[in-house]
Amino acid sequence: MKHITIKDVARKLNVSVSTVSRAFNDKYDIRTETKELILKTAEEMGYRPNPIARKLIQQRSLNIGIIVPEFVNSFFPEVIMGAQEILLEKGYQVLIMQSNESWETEFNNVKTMVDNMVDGLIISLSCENQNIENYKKLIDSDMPIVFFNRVVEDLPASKVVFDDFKWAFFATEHLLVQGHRDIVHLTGPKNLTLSKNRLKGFDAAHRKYKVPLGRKVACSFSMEAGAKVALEMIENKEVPSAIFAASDQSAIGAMKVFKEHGYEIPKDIAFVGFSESRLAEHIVPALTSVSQPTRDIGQTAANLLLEQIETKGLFVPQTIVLNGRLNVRESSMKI
Amino acid sequence: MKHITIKDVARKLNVSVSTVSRAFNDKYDIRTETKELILKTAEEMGYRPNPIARKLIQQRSLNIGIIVPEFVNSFFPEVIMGAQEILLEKGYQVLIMQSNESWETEFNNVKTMVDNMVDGLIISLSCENQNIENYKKLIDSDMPIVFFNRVVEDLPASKVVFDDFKWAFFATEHLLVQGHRDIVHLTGPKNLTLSKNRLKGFDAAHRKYKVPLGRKVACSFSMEAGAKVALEMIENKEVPSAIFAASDQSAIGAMKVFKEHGYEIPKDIAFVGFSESRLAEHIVPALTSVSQPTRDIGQTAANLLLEQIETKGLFVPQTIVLNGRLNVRESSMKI
DNA sequence: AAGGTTTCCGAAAACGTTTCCGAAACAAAA
DNA sequence: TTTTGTTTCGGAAACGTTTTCGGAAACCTT
Repeated sequence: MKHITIKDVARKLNVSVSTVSRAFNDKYDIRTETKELILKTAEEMGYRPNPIARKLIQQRSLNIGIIVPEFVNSFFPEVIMGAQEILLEKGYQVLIMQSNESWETEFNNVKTMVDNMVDGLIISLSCENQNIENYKKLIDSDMPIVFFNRVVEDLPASKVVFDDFKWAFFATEHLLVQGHRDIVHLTGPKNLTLSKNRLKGFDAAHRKYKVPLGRKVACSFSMEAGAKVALEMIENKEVPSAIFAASDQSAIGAMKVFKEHGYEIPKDIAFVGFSESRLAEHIVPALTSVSQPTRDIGQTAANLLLEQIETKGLFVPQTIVLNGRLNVRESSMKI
Repeated sequence: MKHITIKDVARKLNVSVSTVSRAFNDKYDIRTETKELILKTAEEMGYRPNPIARKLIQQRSLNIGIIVPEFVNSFFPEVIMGAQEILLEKGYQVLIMQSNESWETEFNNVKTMVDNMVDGLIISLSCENQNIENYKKLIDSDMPIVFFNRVVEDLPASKVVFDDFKWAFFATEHLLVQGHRDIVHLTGPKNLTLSKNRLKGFDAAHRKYKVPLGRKVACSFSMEAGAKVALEMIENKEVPSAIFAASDQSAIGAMKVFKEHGYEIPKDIAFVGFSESRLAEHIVPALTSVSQPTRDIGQTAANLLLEQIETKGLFVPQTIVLNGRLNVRESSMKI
């Protein structure tokens, strides 16, 4: 079965190709009757303009690409949905790719997107410091990009981020106020800015309350990592009075191990997570966590991108910092 | 900044456009030295073939589209990752879209994908009976498609599904064996085949054990729906001895309400869910659930699709049924 | 009736490739 | 030497659009 092209329509109606094109593009220089006639018979024939050809000549696609490092956790999907909401509204289609936390596939993803001539990109980096040269080139070549969540400072692009410092501060403060003086921080991947900021917030809270800085333990964003760290603590008999984890996943993994070893939460050890996962309010005890405005992140990223696309060129990158909330639950409540 | 085209490369080397093209396409009729020379200087100039133009002429893209109804739950993301694994391997890029459970956006997604000339589609339907005419047309026009998870019978395409009947049967049987005689089934959306099959399995187990068929309550795949149903049961004083839910979400939502009303699980009421969510093993009590081989689903779907693409035309649609597992946990344990 | 505008449309170039066809150039065979 | 074959390459058409340019017709204006 062959595709029906603009030529078929033109031939059928004995008009020129350009006239048909005009009908489909709302050009001013066409009589309304002929336009309607063309539209009608085109519809009947089942003709739809081929966007590939259109892209080739127009150099735009009405497609937006979103690249995320993973999406088995609900965080990124929720962000994507937020972005999609407003992009669909504006007539854009949203293409999603996931990099599996590998900067190499991330790079390939970007290539595919660019090759497909997306009009803009929304990206959350998988790792830092790997692709930034490529991104710099891309930005130089005027590709509209906005980064979110996982960003790197020295990239001249719009960013929408979360105030990790502030909320890590609040989360730690919450534990300090409850009387905890021996808090361990499970950090995130070292190379992520967001990890650094959460760590800084953790320290800052200690300083404010004139408490000696708490210990930090390296730990990635997974339950397994949290569990492993917890086990080590128990074996080394270095169990703190509270744990502030840089992610809900690691917090939950650790909680599980402590529970299995007979520790009572929050009596024996208190927990605070970060970046509210779906699990947080359903596990027992419910996990105190900092929740990020996922949907909002997606929406502002999308709006920023659209703005940039429309003003093309004369656009100065903005960084938008969004606010969160500390959901206090049982896992950190004083008894 | 303008794109570097094949012409630029050709001009620079004083060769023709076709020669450059040949160099990039491993054609036989080109001398190896010139080929290497071209490849080298093209690399230096930063030239990469424009896939849009290539698609236009070749009518293929090396892109595969995957469309899912949602991805805030881990199920679909995991399937996608399975598919992506094997597709990337074969040199395909994977474009993902999500329909938000709306058949209309699903339809638009399909259009976008087709317009972008994907070489094949992997789809999980959002609702049945809405788009099937469109899909029939698409299949007629030789677009390779494989459906998974949410499928509709009378579509002549490959499918990879889960044996919902069998595992609903086992899940119910598990409850019956534990002595429960008053089991309520929270069904999924009525129009989905998988809901129907799970319901049939539920009934079949009853019949095998010569127990009067249990009650069914309509309930969609969300925690809220489960909670609402649970509340009604409590208010109407129609609390059964066990609940078999068609999804973990509804099970968990219901569990929460029952716990809040002082019911002890599994003593007062037992629970079994379906389609193992990440929550299942982390809530308290841990939820017994049927787990699906998500990664495997994605992989077989991808393989089926590739096979279909390669054998083009002379391909007979297959339906592959995958196996699962019943993870028995506290929520359904006899005391 | 002449001139000037406006409205509508067709021809053709362009976007960046691939591919078909044929032509050099050269070697091998007669 | 001529013929045949092989290798390597260039020219040009094609993919399906959009867009520029120009021209014909129709409509006004004096």
